[in-house]
Amino acid sequence: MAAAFMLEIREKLAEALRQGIQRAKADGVFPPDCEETVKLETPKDRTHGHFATNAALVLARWAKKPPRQVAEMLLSYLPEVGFLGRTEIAGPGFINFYLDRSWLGEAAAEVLRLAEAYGDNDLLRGEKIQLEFVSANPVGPMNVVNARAAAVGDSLARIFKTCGAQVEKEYYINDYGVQVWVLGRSIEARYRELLGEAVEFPEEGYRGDYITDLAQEVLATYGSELRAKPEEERVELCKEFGYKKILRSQQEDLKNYGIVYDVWFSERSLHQSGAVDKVIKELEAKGLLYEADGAIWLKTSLFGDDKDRVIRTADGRTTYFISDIAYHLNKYERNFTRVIDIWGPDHHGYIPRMKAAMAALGIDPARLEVLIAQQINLLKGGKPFKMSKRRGEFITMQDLLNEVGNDAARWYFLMRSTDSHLDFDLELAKAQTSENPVFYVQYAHARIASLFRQAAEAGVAWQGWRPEDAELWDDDEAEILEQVARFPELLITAAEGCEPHRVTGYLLELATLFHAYYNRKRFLGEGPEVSHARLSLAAVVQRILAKGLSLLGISAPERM
RNA sequence: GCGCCCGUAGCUCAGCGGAUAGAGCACUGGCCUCCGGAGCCAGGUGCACAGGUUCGAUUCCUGUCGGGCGCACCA
Repeated sequence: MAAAFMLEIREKLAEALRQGIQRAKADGVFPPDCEETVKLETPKDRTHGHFATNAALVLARWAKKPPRQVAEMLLSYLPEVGFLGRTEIAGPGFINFYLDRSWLGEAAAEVLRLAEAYGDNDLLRGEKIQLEFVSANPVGPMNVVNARAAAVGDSLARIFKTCGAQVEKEYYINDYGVQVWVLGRSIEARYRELLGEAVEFPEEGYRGDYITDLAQEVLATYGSELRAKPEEERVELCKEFGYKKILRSQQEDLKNYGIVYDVWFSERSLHQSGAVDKVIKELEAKGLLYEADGAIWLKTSLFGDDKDRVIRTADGRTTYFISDIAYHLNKYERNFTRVIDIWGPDHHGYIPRMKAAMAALGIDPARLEVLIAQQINLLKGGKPFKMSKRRGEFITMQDLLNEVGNDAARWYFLMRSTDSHLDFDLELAKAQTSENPVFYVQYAHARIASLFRQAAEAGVAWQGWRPEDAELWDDDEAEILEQVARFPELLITAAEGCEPHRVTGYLLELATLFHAYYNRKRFLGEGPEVSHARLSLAAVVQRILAKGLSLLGISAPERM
């Protein structure tokens, strides 16, 4: 695994800093017991160096001297570090470190050598992470929040993998319980309507047109003879037929969206395998169950939940909650080192309950990580896009994807932090102009591809990296390379915080830098050497754009 | 009432305890004999309020106010 060049330098510098402090301590500059956290960071502002440390600020109180004076002393104890050029003391006492020019060529060469592997790292090496997301009930079309969760889950999986983790994406199929039963009843009612009966539609039933479509299919498949069977049997058949059909359509939609799951896990299988009974017995044995009002309750309130929760209803049905407990227990039995669930906003109140259940089973609740994919406001041209109030009709995931396309949808879902509400403007997402960030970034990639086509036609074909390319670079190139070299660190930050939106923000910045550069410097017409040097830079940027976009599940087009 | 999320520029949002708080959109004015103008450049008296921790707080803690969501023997 290639550790990124910039990260290596950073590590060496951090080590030098530690050594410097140790030496200073040995000389009595700082008392031996001082243990402040010294940070080495990448400044936001490039005029603050390639790296900066707050060491002098932190150590000032121990040395009982002004920070800037401490900084000077610290510098005198600092060992030499490769690629490091000048240092400066700035602001209240920051020490800024600047790399000498030779780092540019090294950094560019590394990107071109590693290509798609650039940025890969070992942060999560050895981790086996399960990501469960979307898991929509198979009772109707998926919605826009499902689409958001899908984008986030898929992108996180990609980011985790690039950080060395083993990742499994899983979809939990709620093919058991009341919801699918209601689906069966709804279809059954429509079925009888189709046969000309005056039917009283179930009050809690699903009223979308797709139910009638499914009833049509039931009629076409099983004919009117089904009417003669007992009601229970009819509902059962409609349920099985309906949920399977809907599940298949959900699977198809997700596949078209580019989301590929490793595991489709059936809730029903937990009942069939006895896993649910087993966990009930386990909780019983721990004395955490009791009966009240005819139902069986789990004492989740002992573990931080507001109140106890029912796991078996008075009429003898097990609840979704107990299935979910068995499901999560199963996850931990599969030896994942981390289990991450992405839930919709309507489930956020469910977190304490689930964590309490984990604690009840002796599993550290901190090991259950839950991300909330927050709700979405659909807009059109800046105005609220009202979903149809007509019964059962709403904007589905597929409607949205048909409208704006996969790339734009993913970008918009990933450009904000997952747990913040999102305004999604359908018109803006579709716009093929610079107002639309996803096109702006993709355009940067396509523009570079176009440059190489132009260069080939002009007979100045790029021949891959040449060390002498860097000699023709100045600060314009350096600025871009600084952004490029920050990429590996960015991926680590994104992975640590489960924050794909950092990648979108980064790509937007990189694309902006490149477009500005493109306007300032000409790639062709200033001689073959200059062309080659600038094309090398373009190639570097293109690799990063492609890699970044791939981590978001967005295409990097050669032409647009 | 309890719990979770959120109050940052006109709007939508970034911002890992640090140095002059950023981006996109919108608005105004420039830039095409030129590699894709699907672009670039210039223009900004903004961290809800009050305490606390810290050398340093938009960031962490507490409280107040304001907004969203959730609190089923549904999932």
